[in-house]
Amino acid sequence: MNLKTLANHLGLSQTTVSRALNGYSDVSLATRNRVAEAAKTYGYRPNVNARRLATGRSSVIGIAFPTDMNMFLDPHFIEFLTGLSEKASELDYDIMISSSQSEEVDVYRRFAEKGTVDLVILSNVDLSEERIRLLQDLNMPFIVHGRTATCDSYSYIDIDNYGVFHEPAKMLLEMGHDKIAILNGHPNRVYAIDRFNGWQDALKERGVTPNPDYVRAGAMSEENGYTFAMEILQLEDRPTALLCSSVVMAKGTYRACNELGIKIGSEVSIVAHDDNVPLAQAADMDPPLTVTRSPLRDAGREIAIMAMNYLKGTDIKELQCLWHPELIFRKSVGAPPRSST
Amino acid sequence: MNLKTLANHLGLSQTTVSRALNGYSDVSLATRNRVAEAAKTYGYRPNVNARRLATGRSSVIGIAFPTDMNMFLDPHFIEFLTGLSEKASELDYDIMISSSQSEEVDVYRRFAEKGTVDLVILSNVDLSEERIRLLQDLNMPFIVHGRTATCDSYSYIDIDNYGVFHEPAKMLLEMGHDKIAILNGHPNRVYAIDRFNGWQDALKERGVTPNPDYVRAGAMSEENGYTFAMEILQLEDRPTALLCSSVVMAKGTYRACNELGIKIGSEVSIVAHDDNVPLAQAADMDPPLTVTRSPLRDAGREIAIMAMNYLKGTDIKELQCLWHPELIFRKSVGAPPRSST
DNA sequence: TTGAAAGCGCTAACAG
DNA sequence: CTGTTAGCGCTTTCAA
Repeated sequence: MNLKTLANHLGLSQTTVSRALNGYSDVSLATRNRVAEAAKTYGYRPNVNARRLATGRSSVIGIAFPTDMNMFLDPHFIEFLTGLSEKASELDYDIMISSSQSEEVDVYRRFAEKGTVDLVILSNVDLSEERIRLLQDLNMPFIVHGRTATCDSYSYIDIDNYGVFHEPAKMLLEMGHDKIAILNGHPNRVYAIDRFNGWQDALKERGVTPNPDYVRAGAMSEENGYTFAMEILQLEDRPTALLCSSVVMAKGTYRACNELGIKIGSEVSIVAHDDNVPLAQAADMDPPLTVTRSPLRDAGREIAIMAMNYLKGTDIKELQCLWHPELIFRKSVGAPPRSST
Repeated sequence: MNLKTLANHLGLSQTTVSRALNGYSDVSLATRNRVAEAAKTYGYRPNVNARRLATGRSSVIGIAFPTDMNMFLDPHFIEFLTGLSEKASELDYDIMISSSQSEEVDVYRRFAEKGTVDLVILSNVDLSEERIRLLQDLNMPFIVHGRTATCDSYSYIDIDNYGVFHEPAKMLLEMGHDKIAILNGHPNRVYAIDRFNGWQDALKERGVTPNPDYVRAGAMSEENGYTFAMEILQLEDRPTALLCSSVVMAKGTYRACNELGIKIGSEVSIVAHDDNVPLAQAADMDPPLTVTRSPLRDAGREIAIMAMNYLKGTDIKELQCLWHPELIFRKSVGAPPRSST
């Protein structure tokens, strides 16, 4: 069943039927209903490719599937992708993934040349602006998950990563902690740099000198959480509080604490950023983990909406979101142990 | 630059240029070369949507992105998807992912109705034939990663999962082990059932009665590997050998062994199936892990090729692959400890 | 070996 | 409010 035969059945022109179906205003309510009903009974589905050809739009969002070894296992990326994919379906957009064995920029170049996608999503931004510049040069619409220095010039969604470590650090300092360590994400990622600065500034604001021994960074895996915590908690002068970049990492630190017989919440306080990945539920941990919370899946969903608006012509300035995670206080945080004061 | 203007530049008809570019035989070598060169210098790219409309084919492969909580973190699925995506790019196919918050069958129904994909890939098959029947009813081409009882009727790629546990079990039995436990994958997945049968038969063939206490099944995570191993290795009558469904799981069993002070390779022998996921390298473990090996990424790549052939009209009977993993012997396996004979 | 012409199924000016 | 008329850019008979 195509437009033409549907129109014939109704005794209307293709145009009218098309407009009725696409919700244009200049169609009488009567015919609009008649058309809608007929479309349903005949099970009419517009041919996507014909529409794409006619409009020049594909309603497809592209995303590069990272081939970088460390990324593969990263539940955070998958969580984001899930939200994006869910919401995109609801909005009748499709998601196309692509990976190349070589450079990620090749993927964008291919997207642009082929013209199969209307817009691409950029994830995992680092300090280099290479991919962003390329997309701007190619004139390919894009939205960034994260930010770089030139974020004024494009649409993005990000969380206040500075605050992600600054807020809990401030809180811990006020509680009397002054030996605060951080287990950060990959050091060349912008979010990790922001978090580092948040931590550093919080200390400096209270006149505490940041201790470089208290800084670790790497992929946010359980394993790294464990390894980093084992190192840091066995330092001569061990910290009384730990800031983790993810709950997955925090699970590793819990394991380290248990192995070392260090009581969480009294002997050491732990705070993590919570992306709300399903298999790492902060509230179910023992003791329940204090977090700054901002679900990655929500970010994925939001970016799908932003993509739609971008393609509808909304101004870039209106498509720059900065979310502020909420601080959720739980039992993994307590006053610093006496011995350390 | 489109076909028309390119043809004008060359002083040829669109038809000839199109045929030259698509490698039809009835074009003189001279013009063929001339066209190829012009296309390159002008940077001509055929419009995908126009082609799709004209041919009725999209060259897009669809795959349902699992929303099931346990799947999210599963590095095995991602590894497979990576191979698929890589090879698809090379073959000039695109990969579309879709997820629904409700049922996975909805995704397939949407794919079929919309007509955006030529073929879908089915992963993680369980005993139910529901998805398969739906796709057959919808007349939507598909290839299965795995097999079900009715696998004669469709195209698939699978490994000999029966052998994955049967072979190493036989080997261990021949070495004198008779207390062999299995840490299996999710119990309703077909591959897990096949592996279970392989283990069971190997024992029975040697006159050993399978011990139900020696069977554990669940998601193939490090955590489960650890938990299951902790349980099984603290049994009154503990096994002398462990068969794991994945290297990720085996990492958990290694951790359990270390914690319990059990020497791997002498006090307990461990074998796992190796999908070759990047962050779980069996050869780098201590001691190096004995495995049955069959890279998931290769399966993904192969399925992309199969999809192409399917769409080119190759008969289903020619598109049924069964791979036999190789057994790689390493230090994690040794003779059973004396005390147990 | 090449070209003319007719679609593929939809959208969108433009008229009425 | 509805219809007429061109396309969108490619493939593919059919004729020459």
